[in-house]
Amino acid sequence: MLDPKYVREHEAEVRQALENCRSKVDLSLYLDLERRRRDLMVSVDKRKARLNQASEEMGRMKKEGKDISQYQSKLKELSDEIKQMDGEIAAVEKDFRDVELQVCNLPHPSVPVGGEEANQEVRRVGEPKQFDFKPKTHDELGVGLGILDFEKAAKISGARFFTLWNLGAKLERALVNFMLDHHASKGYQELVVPHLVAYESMEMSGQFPKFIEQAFAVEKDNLYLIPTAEVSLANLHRGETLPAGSLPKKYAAFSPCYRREAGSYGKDTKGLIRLHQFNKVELFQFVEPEKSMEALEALTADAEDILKKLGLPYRVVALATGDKSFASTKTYDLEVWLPSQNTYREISSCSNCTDFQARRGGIKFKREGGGKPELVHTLNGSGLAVGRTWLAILENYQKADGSVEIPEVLRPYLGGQTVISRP
RNA sequence: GGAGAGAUGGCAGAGUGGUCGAAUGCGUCUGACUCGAAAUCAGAUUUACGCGCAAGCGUAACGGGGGUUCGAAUCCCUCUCUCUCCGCCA
Repeated sequence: MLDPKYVREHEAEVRQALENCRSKVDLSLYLDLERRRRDLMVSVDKRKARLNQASEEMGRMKKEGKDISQYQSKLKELSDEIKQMDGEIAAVEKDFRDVELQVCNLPHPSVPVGGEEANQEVRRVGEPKQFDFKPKTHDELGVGLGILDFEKAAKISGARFFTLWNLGAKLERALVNFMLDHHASKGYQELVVPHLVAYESMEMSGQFPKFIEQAFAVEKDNLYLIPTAEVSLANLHRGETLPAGSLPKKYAAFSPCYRREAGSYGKDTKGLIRLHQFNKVELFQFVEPEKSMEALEALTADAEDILKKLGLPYRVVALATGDKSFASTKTYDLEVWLPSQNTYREISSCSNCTDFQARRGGIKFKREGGGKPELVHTLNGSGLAVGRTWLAILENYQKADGSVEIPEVLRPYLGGQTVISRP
């Protein structure tokens, strides 16, 4: 959500920004509704002031034992008029909010303008390994090693689910522990958070109403499955004013993520790339506004550390205005090298959401020297998507015989195991 | 799932229809006293929105929503959450 006052006063700039973001929102409608809301408020407030004054007067008269019945019908009229106008305001406010919730965050000036094709590679780290054999895909490897099975999952749940077995399952668990331990060392507090959340939580983080079709819903209980732990972490301080000195707050949480992937039926049908349920370690920060851009660099670096330590080649991409996420002012994607696809694939997305989520959720903080509470800035990033890390390890560490070497940093988490091979 | 109790400002805690945005205490801030501090005294101390160049003014908010009334923190309905007891349960 944007500051309506800012939008009103910077119409041209906002219009351009929304166009750059491929937003279909009708800004004129937004401004018109905002104007009408204020006009109505001014006139109803005047009437309320009159009514309040009169009611006070009535109280005084009654105390003095005077008869007030003659005024009551007159005031009843005024009161009814106010009620009717309040109804109108509520209707306009609802319309305004419906539009307002469709407006994405404005992109930072440093964000390249354009669609996906305008995404900018910022840096590459690590050299893709040259194989002297044709590298297999991770599902060939995983299924071959007996540590990955989709057929069982299909029987249990349907398409886009998976099962991991033995060292495959242990590798997943090792990755989660390794990631969380690393982030703890960087000052993140570790949390376990709800996976089923209320509508308001999804709305606050920016998922709803725009992406409601992408969420699994437990309709009977009015709950939604989180598509990322970002949702729960973002809502941790909803409606709070954080005391001076409490920022930055850095949180890390492991959770499964549930996504309907509606409309992606043809895409990534094989393997672990695109699933209805996958595991992820999520990073989240609440920071002071002037520090959020710098925090985005730091948070991205924290996620990159995992890839570096695992020895996985990757690149960092600054997403263009039309490709960045809805709530974000700037997003870096981390893309890991996949030999079987001979390309880089997204494994993490790190965003600065500025005050966009904070405004929706009413999350403020106080500064040391006093002063009015201000909205915080929020950031989130995957650190990392565990399933995609799992598959990247299989592909990048595979050997000609179909076995997979275990990256050094993970061995302590796997009882010293150095390789996954056919039993 | 059943029975009951409760939700008020940063915290504690009054307030059951009429100058209540809300007593009092604590906390916090400012000033006085002091070499300084403590203690004491005086004052201040919510937020959002709107109008205004500004000083300021207006409106709203006592868990959320709705209702009764000229007027609601106070009465009625409803939802949510918290607590206690019973049942069930990993």
